[in-house]
Amino acid sequence: MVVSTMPELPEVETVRRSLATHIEGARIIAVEGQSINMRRPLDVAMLKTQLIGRQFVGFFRRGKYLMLYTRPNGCLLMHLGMSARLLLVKPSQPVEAHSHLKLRLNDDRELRFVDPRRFGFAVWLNDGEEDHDPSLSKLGPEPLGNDLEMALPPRLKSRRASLKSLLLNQEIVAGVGNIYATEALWRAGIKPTRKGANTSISRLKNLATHIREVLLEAIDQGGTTLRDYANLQGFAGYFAVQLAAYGRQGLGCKRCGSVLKNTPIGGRATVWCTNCQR
DNA sequence: CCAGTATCCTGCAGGC
DNA sequence: TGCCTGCAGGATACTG
Repeated sequence: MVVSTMPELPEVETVRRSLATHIEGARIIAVEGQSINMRRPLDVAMLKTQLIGRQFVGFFRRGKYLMLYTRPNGCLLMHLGMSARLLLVKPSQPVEAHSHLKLRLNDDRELRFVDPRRFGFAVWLNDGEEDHDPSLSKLGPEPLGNDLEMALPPRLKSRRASLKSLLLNQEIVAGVGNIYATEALWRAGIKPTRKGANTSISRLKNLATHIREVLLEAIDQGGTTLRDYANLQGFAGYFAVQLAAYGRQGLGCKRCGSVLKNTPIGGRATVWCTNCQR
């Protein structure tokens, strides 16, 4: 069984829920893998020492980070980077390429961390270390709460960078990636190159609303599935959020009909409508 | 401090 | 068919 697809906040949240459904209470009886360099080094010896014998008891998400809590107390902190998947399979199932970490569970299943590009990571945190972890400690506010309209505008208004690059900055708001930044700006009718400082507070509040809504819609739909990655895993059932901008360069704007343009910002594809995003 | 660029890595699609 | 280039949902070290 596949428990994950791909990683912006909605996809990570979908993984979190799937883990909670399928492995809560499971005990880790073996850990396999090879220590390699990932975004943070994968230390299999350390993970063996810490994880074997522990039981999964809770699953949290902060931005795009996943936290798998255990008893005795501790936490496996993971990030899926650009290309990581978590698979929950029978141990006898053939091992996929780039399966860097395998956690054997006490019920004839195995959780596999598969990441071809190695931009993700999995590290052990002792009880309480979350607060000081370099990946977690600088994250901006969570975007799903009803207070985002209060929290986000001042953090954007004080900056001279483009709103598109500001939204991708996890210190400003946690969990927004290239797809949903693109979609939220389209929904809000704001041009991605507009600078934070040059945007009115009321427009920034509106942007905050659209960020929350597009993320919640995507979570509701089980995370946007791109390309046919999930299909390859036999998961044809997912359906994507109706993307209005991302990936639609050259096609007509769903609001005004103008041809959508792609203007790379910071090397990232940025699709927008030159007519109705101002 | 801030903004913008380079970099890590593999896989895949498209052009020739 | 095969080779080459560019691009991909991210985060961060570095430069100016």
